[in-house]
Amino acid sequence: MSISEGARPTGRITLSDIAQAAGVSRATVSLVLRNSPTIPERTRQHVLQHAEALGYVYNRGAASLRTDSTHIVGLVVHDITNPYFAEIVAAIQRELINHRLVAFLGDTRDSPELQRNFVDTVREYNVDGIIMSPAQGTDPELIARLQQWRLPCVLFSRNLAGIEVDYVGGDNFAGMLHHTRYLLSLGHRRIALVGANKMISTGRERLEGYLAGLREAGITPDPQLIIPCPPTRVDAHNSLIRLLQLADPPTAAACFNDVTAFGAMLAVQNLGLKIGQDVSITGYDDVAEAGLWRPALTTQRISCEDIGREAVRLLLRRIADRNAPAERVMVPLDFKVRQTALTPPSPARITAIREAALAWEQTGEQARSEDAVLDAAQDLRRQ
Amino acid sequence: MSISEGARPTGRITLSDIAQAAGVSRATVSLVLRNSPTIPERTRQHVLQHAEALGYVYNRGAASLRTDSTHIVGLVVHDITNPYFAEIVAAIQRELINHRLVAFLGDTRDSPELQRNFVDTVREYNVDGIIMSPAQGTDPELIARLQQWRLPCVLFSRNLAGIEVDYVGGDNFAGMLHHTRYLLSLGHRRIALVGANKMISTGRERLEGYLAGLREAGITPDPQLIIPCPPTRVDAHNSLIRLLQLADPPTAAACFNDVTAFGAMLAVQNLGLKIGQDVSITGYDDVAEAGLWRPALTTQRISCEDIGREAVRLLLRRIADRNAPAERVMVPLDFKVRQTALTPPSPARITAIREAALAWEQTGEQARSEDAVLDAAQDLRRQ
DNA sequence: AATTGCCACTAGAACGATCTACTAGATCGA
DNA sequence: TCGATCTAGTAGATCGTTCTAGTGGCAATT
Repeated sequence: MSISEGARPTGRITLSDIAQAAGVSRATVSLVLRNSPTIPERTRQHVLQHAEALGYVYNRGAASLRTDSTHIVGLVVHDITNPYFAEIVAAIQRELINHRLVAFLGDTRDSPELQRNFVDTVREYNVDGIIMSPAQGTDPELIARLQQWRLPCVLFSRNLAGIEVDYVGGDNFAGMLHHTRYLLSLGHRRIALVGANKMISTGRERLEGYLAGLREAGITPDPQLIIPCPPTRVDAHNSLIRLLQLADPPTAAACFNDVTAFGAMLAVQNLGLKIGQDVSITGYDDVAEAGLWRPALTTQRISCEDIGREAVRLLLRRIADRNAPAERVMVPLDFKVRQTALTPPSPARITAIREAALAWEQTGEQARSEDAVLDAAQDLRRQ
Repeated sequence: MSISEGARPTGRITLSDIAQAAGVSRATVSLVLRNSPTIPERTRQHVLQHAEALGYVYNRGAASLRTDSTHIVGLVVHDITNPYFAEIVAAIQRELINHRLVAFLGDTRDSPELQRNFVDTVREYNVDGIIMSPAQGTDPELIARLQQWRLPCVLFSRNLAGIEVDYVGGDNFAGMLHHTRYLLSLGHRRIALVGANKMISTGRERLEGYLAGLREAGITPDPQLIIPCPPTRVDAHNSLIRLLQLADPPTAAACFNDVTAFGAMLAVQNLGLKIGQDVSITGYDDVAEAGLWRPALTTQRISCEDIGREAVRLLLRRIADRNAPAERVMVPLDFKVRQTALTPPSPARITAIREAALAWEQTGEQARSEDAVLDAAQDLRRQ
């Protein structure tokens, strides 16, 4: 009997308390709680009863100090306010919980610096692994460091060049190639790409798909039609209007993603034109809004559930075997044909469309609408 | 010198390693790393140098075993795919990081059962506190249990009746009262409430605000105009059409939130009517889309930054003093007057509007549009 | 009767920090 | 010169688990 009998400072019930109450050793209690088959049913029930009665709560922190496995993973996202990525985060978290894992959430707002800080932080918590969509401009060296630390890491959606790493995403090349072919098959010849972004893999791959599509139709890509704007509604809105002002304007715009497509659709609407009839538009991602806008957006769906499931599978595989070769998983695409991509307008109509776009700069309309766009810009600064 | 010299099993660098390298004790290293003022600068630098050279990584798990504070908080959200709540989660996470805290994310999909499981899980990780928007139908007893466990907890956005608990949210009553007064001031007399939901505090409070607004104008609320539909686009869409078919249809719809308002706007558009001129609509939350739809949605903005900042402040306060009285913080609202709420249409026009709504059931339009709505329903099943 | 194997369980050392209670030595005032 | 005070640092217990290397006892086998 020790000196300060019963005067626990923290009040926490521990294995020792259960052991004492049940009249067995601490080790036995530990084995019971971990469902060890070496413990006979009678003892098991007896110990569990006492654990329950005392209101015992398992202390994973203490356990992982010993086992060196925390069952925590860092979930790093470049922008959780992007509806597509919010869906993926939800899917990943669901899948993690199914595997009795829990996630530290880090929204990096596309800042490599915040991302690095977050990674360093979760490392101090000794996470079992990291699942991330890398911030724009991420140095592959960050991943190299993770690998050097032997910290399992899986990328999703956005890939990173120059490094062997587990990855899950859609086939961006094939997806955009498909869109381009579709627009070409409808009769379009002047097809713009809105939201080309060489800073991220999705941007590069979709651009390549677009270029390949044009080339196989014998069309030389026109640099004027390839717009490297940030993937925000406002930028896409303004970019499309500028495109329609060109001497030889596009009749279709393949947009980097749905958000960009929404911006383009708003532009067409703001010019008093008809989406689809006057200007064809395609998106990418098939976020929830896409099917609801009128007209509904023709886009490329990638299942968030698939991404979540595969990301977790890859991580668990990597945790089990750190020396396995890197795996790159392509989840299947699903082309959603809706109403924003139709056959191109007549030459006469194209002239009228261009005039509407040019008028945008001059009419009083401008002030009011720019106001609206600025208002929007404020709302969207962080998208 | 012990028997198995240098053969560390885990490979992890610990305080002992640094101590040995720097020729000081483990305790000194610990004090250095925690910036204790008792350590002179010379020693400090010397120790830090060795820590750096060895590539030391602080082990928070081990530390919190001793200190009983993990710097982890559980962040429980009823639906992270709702853009408004995604924004709030992002804001909370930012604010937590500012305070050197890290968050376990749990998306409960409005299921009290998943919520309970998640809470039980994070408890095993000995989190310092919980920040949550409770799932629909949450038993206040869950919070009572948290309090009994002395686990700090802050609710946001959604309140819980019958329990004293820290809370931060907008003044839902005042906000909806304001909307109702505004619609009344424009001349509306038949105002519907789309998305009344008695299962959540926001639903009840906004309903009360609506009723109060009508009553102070001497109008008896018409139960036919109060639609208790789930806050999804599809449900709101269908509800509004049914409302417009009434013998004495509403001229305005105050919607539970922006998502609901978008559904209502789509309905008006699908009927070939003009949003604002034919049917006035207001939303609630001011999500990013709200300013971008055409016409832009008149709504009530609640700053996500404010909610995030206050939620974290309340939690830290509660951690510091578990016996402090519960605090309820109301963040200020910001009424965004845009273009979806205008003066009511003429009686003749109202008849035409009603006819358009009635025609919805009969025309071939129905098939195509119901198809679209079903498609939407699929997209949105989990919203 | 001795050996073997198995069952049910256990003592005590880890894991990597922190914290309490100390000490050795320098400095200072009387 | 002596005790008091201060500075700089330390030994060792501790947090709540898991894990290694056992133990004692019983039944079956040789």
